[in-house]
Amino acid sequence: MLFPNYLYRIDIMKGRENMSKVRTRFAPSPTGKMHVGNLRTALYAYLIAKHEGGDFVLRIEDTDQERYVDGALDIIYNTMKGTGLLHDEGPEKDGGYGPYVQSERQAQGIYLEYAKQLVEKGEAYYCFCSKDRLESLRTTVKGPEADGDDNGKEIIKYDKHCLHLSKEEIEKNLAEKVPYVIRQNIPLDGKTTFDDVIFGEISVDNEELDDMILIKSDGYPTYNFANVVDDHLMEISHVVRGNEYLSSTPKYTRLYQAFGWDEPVYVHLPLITNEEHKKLSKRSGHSSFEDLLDQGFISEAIVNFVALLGWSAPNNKEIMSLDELVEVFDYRHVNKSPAVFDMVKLRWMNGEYLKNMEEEKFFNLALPYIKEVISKDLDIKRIAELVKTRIETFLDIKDKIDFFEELPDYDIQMFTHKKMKTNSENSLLVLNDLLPRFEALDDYSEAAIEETIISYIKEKEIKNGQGLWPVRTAVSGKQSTPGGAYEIMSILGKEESLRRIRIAIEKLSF
RNA sequence: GGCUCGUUGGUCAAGGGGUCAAGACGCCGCCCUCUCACGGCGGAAUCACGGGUUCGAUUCCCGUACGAGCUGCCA
Repeated sequence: MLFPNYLYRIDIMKGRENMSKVRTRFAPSPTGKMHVGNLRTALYAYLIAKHEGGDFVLRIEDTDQERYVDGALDIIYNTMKGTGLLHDEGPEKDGGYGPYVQSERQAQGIYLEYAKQLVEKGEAYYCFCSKDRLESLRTTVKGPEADGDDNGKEIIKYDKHCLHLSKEEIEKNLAEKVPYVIRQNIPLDGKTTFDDVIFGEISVDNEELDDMILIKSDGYPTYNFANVVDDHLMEISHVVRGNEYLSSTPKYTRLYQAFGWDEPVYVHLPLITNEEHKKLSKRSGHSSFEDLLDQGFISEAIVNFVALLGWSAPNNKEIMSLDELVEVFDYRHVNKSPAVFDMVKLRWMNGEYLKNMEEEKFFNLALPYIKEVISKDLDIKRIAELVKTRIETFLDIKDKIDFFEELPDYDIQMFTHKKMKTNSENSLLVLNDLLPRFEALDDYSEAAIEETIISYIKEKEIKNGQGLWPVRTAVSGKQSTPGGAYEIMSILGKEESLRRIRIAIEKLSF
């Protein structure tokens, strides 16, 4: 060999990158919710394509009939739409590379045809081994003495038994319709090497590689095989996927070599973990895009946050729209190490989005959450304004505004505040003084209420806090509130404000 | 067990032989202020460990530890 294999391949890839259009794909399985790891994969695939003016393809990998979940397709489409990751080609958007659903491709016999090609080349073979025989191959590997998940792990290493079947035996079995699979034939010696943009060159002894199944006994291809065939047929230039595929990539490489096809550029993304540095699970509560929406996050913030898991912008900017991301994203600077999904920072980021959101939009989004708490006829718009800079997710709204609906049962200790230099006795005086003025007041606008209280404060020569703290506490029954005394009273209106102040006076007078 | 990958503050991260080792979240303090927020200012906190290579390693190499992924007729 004149050149090391990998040098030759890099050459080919460079040529590809320059000469043909960048095409990436997102290839989810319709098995349920949109995991945030998958979302990031989709995002990065989208960004890579769009940054280069290329195409982003959606392909549905439904080759596992048992795991298919009804409605999962809708989740995929809705997520793509909701996040703005719009595909150029997909099941409902033919770009000349269809069909884009693997079960439909399977029905056309595409995978079997290519598998048979490999069989003819001796790169794959029919396997008629029964489940029982496979079971007999199962061995238990010993873990360390200390307890670990590894302890007593069972693995099956296929022994290439069917590779040695004679032509007659194979014909006979096929004729008798003995169930079969088609396996990849991987040599027992040598090494397989591939390049990953992020992880660099990775090399594995062929002996470590299993003769993986290409076509299952139900006639469907396995993910691995369908993936390679489709990526090639759809002219995908950059394969973007999670780190968990890194160790099976050598098998893909062998497949490409067996076919004599050029390999795509591999971009393996680092894992996203939970706070315990473990793979995100359904129990983490933030494992899927849908869960996050349910938790009051908005999709722009989720997308923005997820983009920053494993990558950061050269100018250090953090809050970025999808368009800005497209502009500056560079997959060559993606991190190798796994990233913890930090809910706290997501909350912050979501809060930033809410604070900077246009009033009208915020109002519309917040409305259902406000209505959930407020049934009275209050100025909802004003409440929304007050709450806007004080929440991180929509779910925070409830606790902030529930006092508008109903005065909580509070302790008179609340009237004591040393920084405000006030206590229950002072408060009682203030409220007693102010009550008749509020009773006389008919205009409950914020300005009028302010005028009433401030003129009283000036008159008595007390500090602002000494006059305002008792009022705010009386009308809210809370330590902290969105907005101050004026805003709250104005929203509550005359009748309810007076009622609450009288209750406070009563409490304070025993 | 084997193979592969990873390791910069609590978290996300920049940097990549000579830096006071950016920035952000969170935390703490101060300012603003009728509360809480918002906003402004400041602070504490990091190169996993051990060996090399080098005049000099956070940066390069090798080990160790720890973590993760794979080891399915799942993807």
